[in-house]
Formats: sequence, C-alpha cells, structure tokens
Amino acid sequence: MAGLRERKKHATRQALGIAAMTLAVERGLDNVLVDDIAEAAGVSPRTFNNYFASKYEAICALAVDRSRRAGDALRARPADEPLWTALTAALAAEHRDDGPPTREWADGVRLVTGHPALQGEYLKAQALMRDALAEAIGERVGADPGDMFPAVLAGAAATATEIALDRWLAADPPTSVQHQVERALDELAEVWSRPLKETA
Amino acid sequence: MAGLRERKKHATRQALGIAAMTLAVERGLDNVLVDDIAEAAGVSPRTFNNYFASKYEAICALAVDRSRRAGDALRARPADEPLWTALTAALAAEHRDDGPPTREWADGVRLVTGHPALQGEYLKAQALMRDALAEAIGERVGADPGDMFPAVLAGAAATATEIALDRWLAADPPTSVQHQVERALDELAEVWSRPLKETA
DNA sequence: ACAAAACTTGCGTGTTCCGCAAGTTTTCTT
DNA sequence: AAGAAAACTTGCGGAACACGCAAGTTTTGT
Repeated sequence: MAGLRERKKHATRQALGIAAMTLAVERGLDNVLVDDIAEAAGVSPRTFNNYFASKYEAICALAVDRSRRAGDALRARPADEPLWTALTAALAAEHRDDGPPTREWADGVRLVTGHPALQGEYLKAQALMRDALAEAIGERVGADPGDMFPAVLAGAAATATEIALDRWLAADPPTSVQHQVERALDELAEVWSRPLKETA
Repeated sequence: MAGLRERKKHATRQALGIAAMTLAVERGLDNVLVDDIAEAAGVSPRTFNNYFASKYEAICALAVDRSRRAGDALRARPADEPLWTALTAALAAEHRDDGPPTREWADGVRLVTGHPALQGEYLKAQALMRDALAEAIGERVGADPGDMFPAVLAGAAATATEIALDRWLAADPPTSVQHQVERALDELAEVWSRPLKETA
C-alpha cells in the first residue's frame, strides 16, 4: 500500500500541479503567484518550492507525470504482441479521456503547449516521454546498447503524438484525443514505410 | 549590407552569448551573475535583459543560432540533389569545426547538454532545429500540408544528431563532430529501413 | 515507546526580470 | 543635408522568485 508518507507526498504534488494549472487557465499565467498556488493547494509557499523549482514546472507537472507513465504503459502490454501494436495500444490508452471534463482539459493543453514561457517545461515533459518510451522499446525488442532504433522510434512516436494533440485542439467538431493519436500513428507507419534514400 | 543597426544588434547578442557560455564554463553556472555577463560583453545589465529573458537563455544562444541556420543549410543544397544526400550534407556542414578550439567547445557542449538548469533552454534549441528542418524538408519535397513526413524525418534527424553529439563527447580518442554526425545519419537510414509492423 | 529520518514551515537574503521614462543612436523622409 | 521618427540603451525601482537554514512536526522503523 505504499506507505502513508509517500501517498501524502504524491497527493501534495498532484494538488499543487492541478491548482497551478487551474489557476493559470482561469486567470492567465501572469496573474498567478506562487503564493496563490500554495494557498489553493493548502500548503505554505515555502513548501511549494520543495516540490517545484518554479511555477512553470508546477503547471507542467501533469504532463510530466503522464510522460513518466508512458514507458510503463508499453511494458504493460502482453509480451507476445508485436511492437507496433503494443506501442499504439499503450499510447492510445495513455490518452484515454478519464480525467477532468474535456473542455477544461483542452484549455489546459492549449496553455501548456502554446504559452512561450511554458515551452521549456513542456519540452522537458516531451523529452521525458521520448526517453521513457525509448527505454521500454529497447527492452521489448532486446536492442543492443548502441542501436538507435529505440530512440528514433520513440522520437517519431512522440512527434506523431504531438501532431495528434495539435489536431485535437483544432478539431471542429471535436473528436477524442485517443482517436487522433491512433490516426496519427497510422500515418506514422505509412510515413516510415517510405524509402528514405529514394525520396527526391 | 544589412544596416548598421542590425549588425550592431547581432554583434551584441553574440557577444553576450559567448560571454555567458565562457564564464559559465570557467566558473561554473552558479557562479555567474547576469551582471558579470553584461560587464564581460560591455553593456549594461539592463540591456542584457533586452536581449535575453534569462542567463540560461543567453548561454544557449549559440545553440539556438545554429538551429536557426539548419533550415537554410538544407535549402542551400542544390535542388537536384536527392533529399537524403542534401540532408546529410547540410547537417554535416553545420557541424564543421571552425569555431573555437575544439576542447573548449566540448566543455561548452557538455555544460549545455548536461546541466539540469539548462535543459529547458537546450530543448528549445533542439525544437527549433526540428521545426526549421521540417519546414525546409517540406519545401524541398513539396509535401502537402497535412503530411507528417517532414516533421517525422526532421525529428529523426535531430535525434540522430543528438546521439552523434553524445558519442562525440564520449569518444576516446577524440573524433570530429562532423564524422559522428555522418555516421549517425548512416545508421538512421538503416534504422528507417526496418519494417515497422514486422518488428516483434 | 523511543529514536531516527523525512517533511513542513517561517525567516532572511541574494538574484532576477521587467515596466517605465529619459537620453542616445540609427534610419527614414523630403 | 537636416530634421523628424523609430529603435535601442541605460538607470531606477519594485514585485516576485528561489533557496539555504534551523526549528518544529509527522511518519517510520525497531
């Protein structure tokens, strides 16, 4: 059951992350102070900085957590499944809508992916996802150390996911993220099949 | 000849970037103040912040500039050259050693790619490179708007370049960056040729 | 039940980042 | 060539931030 201490820590981190994101969406990024976030999460301002080095980091915490799960999601797929199937399923599962109402979530994503001041933090989350995926892919296919296949595939999948997110934000009428992710990965498979050296 | 104003601005920006990077390598990132950088570059502290929003941004300015050039480097290749040849040549050219002595440069790269506080800024530079390359690739192959080929290939090339840089930093005996980039891109071509859906 | 380890909190401080307004330099117009 | 317009630099001022430290509190392990 993972110890009280750890559960509390996790809860605080999450509370801070959600508070940060919510406030930023509601009032605009520049009208949110660290103190506000701390207060909304019910901890002291000083404690905020024990969890996050900046408010931007806090706002992107959810994205980071998702990235962290990506590797495990892939590992959770049955071992006899082909890599591509497993990868698609893992990424789709990770983008299932279960959290907050999609509308607010979309605003959050728009903020995080769109605001210049958050770009750095968001890119960290992306990079983490690439790394997590690459490691899991490497394990699954038993790639040897120097092989860049895992990193390249993970990067491509991350790119596709990013494009899927963009399309989802722009989609009218709205669609599910999951659907966009699946579609984008389909396209990725097609793209990958094009002979590189024969392209004019 | 591009106007005096613009030349001056460019010079200041470059001076600040170099000063920032040099000082950070010499003394360690935490022992460099914005004031130090400004003084070393011969401008007022306030002016520093007209050019960069943070000292981290200044330190990564060189990387950003390089990224910016990547797209043009590809565009500069003859139009009748196959894409892959042009891409390899462009990236190799962009990593020719011409700047400062390789040893100091390596320390700089190590700092920028290694220090946690700089990760965000460095990732911005990488992202810029992907975007720049993607755009140039798109133009070259005449991809239509929705096609994710340019983005995916640019991402893969960026990944390979990154790996090349890592290997270069670790190489003993030392090799040229250019060589590592060419080798990594060769490997990328091989990786890309693997059938995605048939991978176990 | 007791000690060790981990976490929270308030305080204090050095640094940062940016708005503002005045002064200077470059560019544009005629 | 001269004067107006636009762009850049600089100092001042202040709000916010990030973090070390030490004292108090909570959880954990024995």
